[in-house]
Amino acid sequence: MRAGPAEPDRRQLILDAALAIADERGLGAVTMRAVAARVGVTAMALYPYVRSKEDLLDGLVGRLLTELSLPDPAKPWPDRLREIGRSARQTARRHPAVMPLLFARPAVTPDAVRVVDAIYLALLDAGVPDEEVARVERLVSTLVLGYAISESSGRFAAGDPREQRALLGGVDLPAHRRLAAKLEAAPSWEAEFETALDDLERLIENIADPGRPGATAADDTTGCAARDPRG
Amino acid sequence: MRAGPAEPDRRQLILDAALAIADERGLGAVTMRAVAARVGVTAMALYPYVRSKEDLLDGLVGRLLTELSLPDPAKPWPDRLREIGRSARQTARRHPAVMPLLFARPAVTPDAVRVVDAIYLALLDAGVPDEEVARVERLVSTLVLGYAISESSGRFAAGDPREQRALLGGVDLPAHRRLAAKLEAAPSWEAEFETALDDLERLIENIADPGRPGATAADDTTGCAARDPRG
DNA sequence: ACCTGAACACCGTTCAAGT
DNA sequence: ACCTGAACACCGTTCAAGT
Repeated sequence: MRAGPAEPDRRQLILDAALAIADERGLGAVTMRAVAARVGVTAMALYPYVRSKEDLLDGLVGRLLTELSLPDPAKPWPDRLREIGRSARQTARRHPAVMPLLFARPAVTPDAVRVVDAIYLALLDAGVPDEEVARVERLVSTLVLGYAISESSGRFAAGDPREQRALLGGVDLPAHRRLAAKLEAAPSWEAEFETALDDLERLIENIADPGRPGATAADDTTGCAARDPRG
Repeated sequence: MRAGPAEPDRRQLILDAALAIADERGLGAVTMRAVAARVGVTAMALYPYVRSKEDLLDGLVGRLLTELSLPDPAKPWPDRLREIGRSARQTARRHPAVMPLLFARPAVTPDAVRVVDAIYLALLDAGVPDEEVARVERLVSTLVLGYAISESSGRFAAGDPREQRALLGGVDLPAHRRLAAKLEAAPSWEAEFETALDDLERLIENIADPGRPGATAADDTTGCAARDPRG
């Protein structure tokens, strides 16, 4: 429906090829010529189905979004949010090269708003006030996507210890020094992701039902806001 | 020190030029030839100072990280965290094209660990247990960076309303329907960022001092306990 | 010691031509 | 209606040659 005469399936076929190349050899290898070759055709034969390379990449983002499985709305809201989060993480692990693109384009395509709506629903059921739902959705999706992308594209990766020591020769890092022992342990990203989901859930409960453990500065009637260290 | 004979300043000069081009015309315009032209030299004259284009982009990331101003460690930890967050957001607004690169490379360069250490320090002062500091730092940096990048590279941007309606013709979006009125308002990203920092602060307090359900006003009459490390 | 110019193997995209 | 082949204006990078 997006473009192309005759078969609209042809676009999907092209996107399949592009995704496979991205998974196997990285985003840099996704070339009009390479995709075309994989489909068994010349580069220019793609253009009826794909307006430009940018459009091809947008299509790839769409593919990732449709891969995201949405939870049954009958389930409790915390389960639904966790399912969406886990699904995003798995998608990131399957397609680490493409995932970062999700972070750069407006989340306004049908495939994207479908996910946003599912999160809105969960937040409404959690009791988040109507006027806060949109911002909390941005908080949730930013954290979940950010975590999934960071993990799968290597931001969390530790440097080679030897190289690391050489690199940081003269730098003074008091907290690193103090935490040295703890920083050696290689964490389980899966467990850490689950813990982040726990934190997120608690945060949402707090927004839905404020005036509980630790209130915001905004509704802090005691007048001892955190930023004001009474002398 | 990284490379290049004679003057090491020459590398900085090259990175200045590259950053200026990225700011003015986007990352796609950052070309060895374009950077060289701006420096007043041929493309191949860059190679003694910049191992490859990848190295050039790494250098750009380094520039962004050194632009991040680190807070005075004597200040209260919530202030320090907020300052780092705001500084990251401002950097993102100055250099939206380069910012996404921060999310794709391991945070192990000297420029990066310098920031990580500042966050570690703040978290330690907040009372986060030693074995949790690293994961909470990943939580904080992911959310702050994710927010800054999402805002500045347009992920949060709303679609053109007319086009939007056409695009979403047949899709059923129950939550969007219910929230229609609230979703029209264009939010202030600055205010939303500050609110996210509030949420983050509360989350950290909760991690530092957990297991106190309904203990708000009960055993903490000042409401300030978690925020006051001297307590 | 530093820079240039030509060259190589690529890009995305246009356009006329084929069937 | 769909695809091809040649061509254009670019890329990053290598290498011999200049001064």
